[in-house]
Amino acid sequence: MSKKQLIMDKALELFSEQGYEATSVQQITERCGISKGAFYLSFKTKDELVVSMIDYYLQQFIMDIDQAVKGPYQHESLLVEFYKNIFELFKKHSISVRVFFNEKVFLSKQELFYKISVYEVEMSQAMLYMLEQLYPNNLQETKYDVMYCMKGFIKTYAELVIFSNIPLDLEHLAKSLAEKTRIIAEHTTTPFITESLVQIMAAPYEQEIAQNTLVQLIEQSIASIEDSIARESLQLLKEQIETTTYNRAILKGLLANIRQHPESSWVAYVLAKYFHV
Amino acid sequence: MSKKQLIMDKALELFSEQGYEATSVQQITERCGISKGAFYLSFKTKDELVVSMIDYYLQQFIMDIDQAVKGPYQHESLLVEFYKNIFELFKKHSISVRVFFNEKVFLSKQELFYKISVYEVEMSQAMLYMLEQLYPNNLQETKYDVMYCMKGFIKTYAELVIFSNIPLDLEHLAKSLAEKTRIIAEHTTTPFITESLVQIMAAPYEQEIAQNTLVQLIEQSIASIEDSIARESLQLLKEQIETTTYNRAILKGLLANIRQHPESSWVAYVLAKYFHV
DNA sequence: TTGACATCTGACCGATTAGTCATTAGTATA
DNA sequence: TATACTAATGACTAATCGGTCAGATGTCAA
Repeated sequence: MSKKQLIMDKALELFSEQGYEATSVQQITERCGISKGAFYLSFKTKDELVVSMIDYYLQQFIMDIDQAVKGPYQHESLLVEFYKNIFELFKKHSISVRVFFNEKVFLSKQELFYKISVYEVEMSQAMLYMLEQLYPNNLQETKYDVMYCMKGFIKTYAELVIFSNIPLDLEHLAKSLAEKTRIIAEHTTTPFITESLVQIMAAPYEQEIAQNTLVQLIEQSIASIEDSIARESLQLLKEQIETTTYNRAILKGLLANIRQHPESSWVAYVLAKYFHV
Repeated sequence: MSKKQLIMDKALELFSEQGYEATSVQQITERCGISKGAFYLSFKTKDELVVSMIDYYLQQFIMDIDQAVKGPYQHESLLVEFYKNIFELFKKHSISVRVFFNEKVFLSKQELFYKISVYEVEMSQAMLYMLEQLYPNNLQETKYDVMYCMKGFIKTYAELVIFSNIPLDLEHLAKSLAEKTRIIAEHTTTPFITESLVQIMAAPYEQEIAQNTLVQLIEQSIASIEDSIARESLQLLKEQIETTTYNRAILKGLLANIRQHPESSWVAYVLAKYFHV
């Protein structure tokens, strides 16, 4: 295991036990069995450690969720498969979820905030897509409410998976929640979350965050990457965000250039979503 | 407004903005317009401030919830009234909820952890009680699942109330969630949360926490209270926890002795629950 | 064995923290 | 006005923080 990896793992442990602010670099190095100096050979600052951790752990989690969400589900067992995958991933990533989704400091970090918003949008879209597949005609009025209920189910039951040590039958859990979702979808008559409410809530997201943060994300990536072709690709993609110039084929090529570098694979992932390619 | 009150209010503001660890005593005193020394006239340590804040803000919130939960609801509109009251309280106490329920540092504080567990048990019991009233016969198998769904609804929709600035029609929200609860209760056939699962999860709570923490809670109260009768009452109640000696009448009297003092009213509240008087 | 190089160490730095205390300001009484 | 007392101040301390760097240690080819 690389030194960076060791530090991140032990830091994750400590953050999970005490929180970020309460954990000193000293404590991290002690648990790793290395000196303070060695820490600063791997990471320039404590902040860089956090950003790397977000990139490493949360990116993994979100990409996993992304896969699970898109999975080629059988029509009738759509919801069961979805819930089962989601909870298995919550279990697999339980420590990082516990650390990153609970602490204020992390939520004020741009990188994390952006990733969480990506994750939220992703999940919401997947749920809406599934609901539209299952109930193509009669769910226009209530689909957002059903989606919120699904989020509620996941939140509450995920706590069991993440925080308790009791071994749980996730297959059974998934079936149970799929039934509940179906029941809600079929019987709800008085929805609360309307189309317009969703738009009001989503408004500040899409535009403001995406534009600003994407550019900053790219700039950071440019600063950290060595490969000159990847750097140039990032530069061109940055310009693309401000003024549309290239067609989809060129964009796709540029993204391919940067996707292979671990330092910019996340940027590629996000930009692919942004440009819809 | 007393100086203590001023400090607690401004500290709550700052904690809500930056988090606990990131907020220094200096910052608090600056926002209050007082000197650092003046702070330490009101609170011995920064930690004592936090404990006082938990006592003050969270106690208020939980006692409010307690009232709302017990409220004399009309039979048919039981759930609607319940949801409406809950969300109104979440809105009223939104800042303190945001501060205390989100940060790791607070959750590792005994006082807070105990209060949260009291709040959880309280809520669960109220929900189960309501469900048993509404469906006296046919909900034995699924009542815990329905309760978990209610928790999920509250968690998800409470986020809207607490974190968004959009004005919401809480009456409408309550009706919508009451309908969803009714639907789930009437149609669920495959529950996940069983009686035995609940018992396993509740096990470490009741005994371990209650015993230990209650004694510590009482000891703290004894140390902070002046009135000699109240002190003696607390001492007797402490002994009662370890070995049962007195009957309900005596216990009730002892609790009455300490209930009137603001420093020990919370202890009285908790002990009354513990002794079932 | 030597020398060149990368890796690692821990004493050290300035900044900031929670907490203290001699001093001062304000106020009520005589 | 003089006295006594409380309330408030802010310079101060010791400890800890994130971060640095001169020098020790380990490694490997010549």
